[in-house]
Amino acid sequence: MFGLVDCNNFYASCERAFNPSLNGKPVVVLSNNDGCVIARSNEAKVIGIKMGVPAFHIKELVHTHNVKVFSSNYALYGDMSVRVMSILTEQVPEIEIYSTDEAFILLEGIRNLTNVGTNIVNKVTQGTGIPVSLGIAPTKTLAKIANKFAKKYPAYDKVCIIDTEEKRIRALQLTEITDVWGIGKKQASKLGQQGVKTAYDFTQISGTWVRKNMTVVGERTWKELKGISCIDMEKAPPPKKQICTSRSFGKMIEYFDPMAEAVATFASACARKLRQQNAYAMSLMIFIHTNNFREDLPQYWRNTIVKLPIPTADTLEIVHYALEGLKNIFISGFQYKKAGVIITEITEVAQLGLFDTINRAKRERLMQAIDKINGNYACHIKLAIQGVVQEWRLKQEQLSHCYTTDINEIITINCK
DNA sequence: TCTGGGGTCCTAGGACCC
DNA sequence: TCTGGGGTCCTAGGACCC
Repeated sequence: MFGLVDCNNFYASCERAFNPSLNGKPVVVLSNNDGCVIARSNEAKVIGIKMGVPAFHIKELVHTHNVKVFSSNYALYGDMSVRVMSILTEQVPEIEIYSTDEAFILLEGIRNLTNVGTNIVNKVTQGTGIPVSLGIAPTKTLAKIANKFAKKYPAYDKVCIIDTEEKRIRALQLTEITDVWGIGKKQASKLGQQGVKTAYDFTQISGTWVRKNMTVVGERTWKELKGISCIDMEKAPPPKKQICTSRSFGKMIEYFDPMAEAVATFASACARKLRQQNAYAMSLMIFIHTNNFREDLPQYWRNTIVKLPIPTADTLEIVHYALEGLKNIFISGFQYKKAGVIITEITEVAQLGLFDTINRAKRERLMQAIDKINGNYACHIKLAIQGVVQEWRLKQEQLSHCYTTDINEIITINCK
């Protein structure tokens, strides 16, 4: 059996874990640049704040209901995620970390699934302060559905198990097709034309139709819903095939210098991510564009690919080539809103060059030292070109403390 | 005034090869 | 009048996920 552990309202719960005065109050977390809503506590859902709405649309709701609003604090959420996952790892023989706030677990040969499941859920909440729900079923797709039931209905007490045909069919009948893992907007509307409204309806249409109209991907979902497991556990996360760092700016950029700061910063972040998976970049893509929401302003979209002579994970080199690329596409006279760097070709082996002039052993030691000082999130050490003021930086007006990753921001307790 | 970011997988179609 | 067939590789774009 597969289990799916999902943290409830993860980002909002992280904010609460270190700030209990938020309990019982509506809490929302905003995307980068305080743009739109990406997490909501149950109280915030009840008063009608929808996922993904721009922050400025909910101003009134925030005011009338005294909603607590936070900028996203990825250092905090990332670290809390590590804590949740490490507790899970201790509990089960096999775990697949599916996203920051979700993990599949393997539950084989267990007699009392309810007890074991409840125990897992309680351990995580006790150890981290994050409430979680667990869905258990014979396939991953069904486990996802079971998890939704565990969340939605308090009677399940955080653990829902689909272990009989009756329960499977009942669950599918109560699940709208749009709520099925793997069925997005497009497929849902295609299925709607076939009269499919629920997950159960979907399992009743012919396999050949599904294969023909929804490719192997749709067919896999169709089988999984029927109880035939097609998606296995992935023990180790496969190495990334692409690494990307991009941001919208807090303030539009007009000139080359601040754009160079931003691109250097993104390239440097990519290099750090590369080294974390012991890989090397073979080529980079650099892109810049204006704000496409501003129809009143002239628009410009451009990207360029730079091939690297020798595969590298060296920040200095990657930044150098990223800036070369930027020079090729940057034109003044536009208000730029966003830029990014994508490592498009990644290799695990560094093929050295015959005419290489860089002392790579030395540079590797330098990178190791920088990574050690900076850790996973901080930027204590950076290149001068990344800038000091960084006026293009994210807007983060409601940022909470990095309670778990910054010694200056740990929680303090007054004992009077 | 203000609309996120980082990924994966699959398919179709073109280029190219013998 | 007559104009092959089979294969691989790459890329762009679509769809999906959290």
